[in-house]
Amino acid sequence: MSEEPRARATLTDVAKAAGVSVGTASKALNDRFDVKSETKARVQRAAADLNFRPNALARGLLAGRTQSVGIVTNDLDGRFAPKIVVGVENALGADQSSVLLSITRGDPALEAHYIRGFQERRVDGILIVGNIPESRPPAQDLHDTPAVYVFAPSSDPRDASVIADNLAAGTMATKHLTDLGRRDIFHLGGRPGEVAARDRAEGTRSQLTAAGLPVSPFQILYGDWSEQWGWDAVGGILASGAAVDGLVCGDDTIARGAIDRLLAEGITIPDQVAVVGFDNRPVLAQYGRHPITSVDMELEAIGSRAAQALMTGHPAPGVLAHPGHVAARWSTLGTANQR
Amino acid sequence: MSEEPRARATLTDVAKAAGVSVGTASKALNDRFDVKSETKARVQRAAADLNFRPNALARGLLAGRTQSVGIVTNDLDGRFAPKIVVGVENALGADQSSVLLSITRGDPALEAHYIRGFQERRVDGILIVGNIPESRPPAQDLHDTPAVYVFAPSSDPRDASVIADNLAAGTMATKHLTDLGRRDIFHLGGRPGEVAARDRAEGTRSQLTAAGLPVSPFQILYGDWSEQWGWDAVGGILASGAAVDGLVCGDDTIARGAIDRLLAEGITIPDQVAVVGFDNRPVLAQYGRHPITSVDMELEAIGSRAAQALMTGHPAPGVLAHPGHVAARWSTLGTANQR
DNA sequence: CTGAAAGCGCTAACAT
DNA sequence: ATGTTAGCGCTTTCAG
Repeated sequence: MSEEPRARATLTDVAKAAGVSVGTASKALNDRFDVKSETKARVQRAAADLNFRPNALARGLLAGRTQSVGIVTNDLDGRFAPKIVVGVENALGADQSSVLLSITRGDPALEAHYIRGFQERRVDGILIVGNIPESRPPAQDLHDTPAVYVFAPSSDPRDASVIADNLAAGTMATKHLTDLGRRDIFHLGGRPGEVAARDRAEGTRSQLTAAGLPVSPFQILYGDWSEQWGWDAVGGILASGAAVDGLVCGDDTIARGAIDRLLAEGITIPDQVAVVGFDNRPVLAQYGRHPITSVDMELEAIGSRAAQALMTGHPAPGVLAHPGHVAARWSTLGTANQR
Repeated sequence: MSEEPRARATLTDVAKAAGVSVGTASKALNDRFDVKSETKARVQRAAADLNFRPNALARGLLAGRTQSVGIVTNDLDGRFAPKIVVGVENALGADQSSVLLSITRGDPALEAHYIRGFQERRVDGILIVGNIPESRPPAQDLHDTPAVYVFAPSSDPRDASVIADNLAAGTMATKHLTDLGRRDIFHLGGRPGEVAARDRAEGTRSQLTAAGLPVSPFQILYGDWSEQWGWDAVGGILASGAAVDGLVCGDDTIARGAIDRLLAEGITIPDQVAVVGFDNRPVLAQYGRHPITSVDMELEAIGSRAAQALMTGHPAPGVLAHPGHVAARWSTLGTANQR
């Protein structure tokens, strides 16, 4: 019964329908004070009828800001990046900003390409999210676009980075065990080439020392991030006859392997040996048959803090390390199942 | 030695620097034929010197298209959505389009809010990504914006949806076992209230029938998506004394629990009992101590197909179900470890 | 081959 | 309280 409203309604259309000028329509829709409330209502009615959506391109062109940030990430199907993105989105939602997402698959040329694209779209800033906690060279072609590196810090200290504090995490995990009175603690670390593995192990070392416990090199072991390594390491420790009443495992997969082996050997958890993991992965730590006490690195919080730093427009140089918290469960407490 | 180039260079700046008009500069940078190659080079030089980035807002305002699509998702830290987003990104990258991402946490009001925001930003289309495979009511306020529902189909058949084909997946998983000569097959399903659990189970039932095997109700069991259920179900089957040489488990967690129990009972895998899971989750199926044969739902492909459908501008109504494939591993083959 | 000018949709002066 | 106009940065006719 009406003309087909093919193209999107423009402010001019709304103004025409309401019988006012574009200027007045603009003020009415932006709820400015100098418009009679009656006309304001009339314009709003017309806008609703026409299903009007103000063109953010036109608005952004004029304003010089777009209320948007770009996220450049290596990879989204790892287990870190998605949570970081959620945190970013949370922090930005409060600011009515939206998120542009790109995935570089670790290709620096693709990264540069996406950064250029974001600059063309006039994002207000860029978050560069890594999927492993190793430091990385600064992004090319960033020029004066505000940027914050997340999870994988920039190797240039003048850049702003927000990362997980694996050293503090290692300390917390170990303190959880020493606070429970454990004294014969081993650390089953991940790959020794990776800084996360070394930092977590170093956290254990420093907390053992702080607790007045001796630390022998045989207590800090490295392997890889696998169940098999946790399984084998426990076998080795038991075979050696060494006393053990606590295990700090470099991540939840190692912890799972260690726990399965302990149980297979008839050892009771946590009475005889208490076990802590890292990463607090639901599938392993929370929903397995044997819930694992694990250090949650609070990746969402890391994302949020990075987004907040970016939104200032002038993120402070340097590295901000976020500590996380211990989610205590059966593998150290025997029953409780905290977040 | 030069003025500080505070604000971004504009095309006018470039034209000025190259000593041409904006019109000519525009043509030169867009590599149009009617520009002398010498001036073309001069303009490109100037653009590079000034670190010029064409303003996509201005361009989009003029063109009426923005080369961008919006993704509205419930949740990004589930295990499905991130892979779907990766697939979307892959398909779109080929088209120079970029992705706007939003997370609704399942709140319909927030969903409507984000959809409006995307419309204001003049996205070329919207993908509505669910985190569980249940159908959902159509999004509000979409009007004539092209949209495709992904993973969670729209309940309105006039909408376009791309989903995982759980029925086909159940059939494939079971066929993998019957092809290996297994005849006494049980299905350990997930929550009976969920369509994914029912479809996968129905796939098993239909393949058993197709293979000429009798199907008793006691072979199709439901529980929940947990290791504990897999563990308990195996215990029950063994206690019943029923013959069993194959298990189709509703997901990888159930399969993991089932495998752990079989091994704990001294049963050899796959010789005595072969086990298949679903979802092909790396942490369980690939990197556990006992690699699990699992149906990969190919979520990336689902995302890509949805993006491609969207890019036509007129996605075809109806539901497109994507079948996935079997990733065969130790739990059915004994040794091989395929993707 | 190059320049001038209109206009995409909107907001912010400035008039009235 | 409302209308008019300039202009954000770009592409695209249309002249020259």
